[in-house]
Amino acid sequence: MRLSKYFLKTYKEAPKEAEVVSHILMIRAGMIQKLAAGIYNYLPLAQKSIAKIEKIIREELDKRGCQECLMPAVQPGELWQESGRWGYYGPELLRFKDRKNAEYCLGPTHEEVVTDMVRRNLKSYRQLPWNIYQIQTKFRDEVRPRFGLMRGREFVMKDAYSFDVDVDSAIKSYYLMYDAYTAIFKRCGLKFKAVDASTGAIGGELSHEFQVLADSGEDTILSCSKCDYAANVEKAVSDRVLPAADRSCVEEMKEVSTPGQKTIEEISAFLKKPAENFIKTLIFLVDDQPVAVLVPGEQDANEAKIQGALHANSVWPADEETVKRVTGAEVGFAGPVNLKEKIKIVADRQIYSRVNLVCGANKTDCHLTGIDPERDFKADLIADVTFARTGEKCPHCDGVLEQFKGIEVGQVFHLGTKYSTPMKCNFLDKNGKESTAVMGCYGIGVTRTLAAFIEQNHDDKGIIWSPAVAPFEAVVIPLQGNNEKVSATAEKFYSDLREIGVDVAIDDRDERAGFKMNDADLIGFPVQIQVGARSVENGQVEVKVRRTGEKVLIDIDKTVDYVRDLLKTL
RNA sequence: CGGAAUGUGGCCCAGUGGCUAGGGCACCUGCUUUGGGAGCAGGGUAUCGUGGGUUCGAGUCUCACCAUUCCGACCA
Repeated sequence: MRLSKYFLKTYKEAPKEAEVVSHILMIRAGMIQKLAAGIYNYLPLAQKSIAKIEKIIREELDKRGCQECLMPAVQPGELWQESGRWGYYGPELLRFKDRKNAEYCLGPTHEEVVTDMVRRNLKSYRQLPWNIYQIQTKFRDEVRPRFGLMRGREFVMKDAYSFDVDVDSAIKSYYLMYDAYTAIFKRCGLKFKAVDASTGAIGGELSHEFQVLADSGEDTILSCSKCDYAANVEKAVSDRVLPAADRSCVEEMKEVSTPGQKTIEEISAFLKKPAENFIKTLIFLVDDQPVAVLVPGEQDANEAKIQGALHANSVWPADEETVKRVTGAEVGFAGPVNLKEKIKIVADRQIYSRVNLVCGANKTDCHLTGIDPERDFKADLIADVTFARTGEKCPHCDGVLEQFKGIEVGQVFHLGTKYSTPMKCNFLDKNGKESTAVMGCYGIGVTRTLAAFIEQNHDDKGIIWSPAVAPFEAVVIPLQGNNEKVSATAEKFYSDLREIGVDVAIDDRDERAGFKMNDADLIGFPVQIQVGARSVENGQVEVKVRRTGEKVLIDIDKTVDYVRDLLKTL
């Protein structure tokens, strides 16, 4: 490609709204332009990179027997009603009506559509397993789009769905995809970790996230210092030693007046007891039913674990009205004893290692002291519903947990029959009996992967692409455009390199040398062939490696071979 | 959804209630230049976010709305 005719404009300054480095550099390098909040034009330079990532994805998936299709972005609401998600997916699902007043949505994901598509074609166990995928634009009306392509509302996603005859076979499909993802991100040149994850709104039982390690990441990962255990902080468990409570001096339960003391901090200061002596009682709406969750005063409730422990679809903090209704008191005085309404109580197991605790009395301005969790109330469920913390012991070995920030670029889920049961995605098994398909679903944020790559590969001059995902593998830069020998040499490289299949650009713009070199570094061409008057006189040109900044003088007649071999090593 | 800030050529920013709204970058023309974002000369480019209000007069004060961004809450 000739840069003089390319749809490209670079900038010295980025708009002030751009905060993270991938966003700033993609705008400065002329890769993206914002059209609306969280919605971007992908300019030719970005689209070239996206196409390369997609090609890697297609190769690795096709190799493993996955089949590409393309489903509509506009989906009928009735499919979502059938799966049950129309009701609780929330405002992130962009809904609208057509001219006949029928309900539709823009697909944020395609479980409903693919399950419907498969059930129309699936008859016999002999047809399975199937793995269907597509690469397509998704829309999620995010509350707060930010960071450019990292959290857009419209984005490109590869989503795949597996259908198997039973759980064993589905787990095999799951790990096949896990391997595919590992291969894909490795080929893209990313430093990443596969971590245990919770399943969230997609639902299901077994899940891993593929996290690109970067300080700007929005996710927190805990991983073992010794073994390969790694998990999203929502999911991570630690091997906590839970000693039996010291019952040598058990107090009586007593009501104390605590006017206006609502938060653990306030009451802790007021009663002069550390936060560890408190039971934090939080009211959640779990599938719209109020549930009291008890955690140690110094820790936070983990909504993902609550969702898992109760096999729930949704977990939300309860609104003030609900809290007042079920506790009979102002917010801040909830406790497990004498709840006004009989609701389910979920207790974190750590509180059973403690006695003489303090909790709300379900009476405004009153708390109870001397609480013995075994004596004074009965929990409906005892579970791990808090967060594992840095420094705690790994659940698999004697290492300790360390914390990292990550960007989630992919996730794999084992779904079971969460969608196939309500949507009746059935087939006849080998005994002629009707059986339900066991599903998995697998996503890769393609545009986010691009942003994540830049987060991980840049310096103060610009982007540092690897050839595998670079818009162009190399650029030829005639340093003096008005020098005939220089431009003739540059043009020869340009055509010779294309001849042997190198994806190369030539910067034939009427610009000064410094301008072109700065642009080359900003855009991040992995290999830059600088053709200058001085070296050409000596029968040589300079070949620069973007990542190292290293420049080597090469004889003109050896340059094409040198570049071809060099690209293989980058 | 709560808190805060910002909206002035394509981008970054000036602009005291008062004349024809400025500068830098970018863009166009010409000359000169050409090894790390050149110089000179000339030129084009703004419903000052939108709508009301105050005023003899509003980019500037005021109200509402819209948009964007940040922090929080939330979220594959």
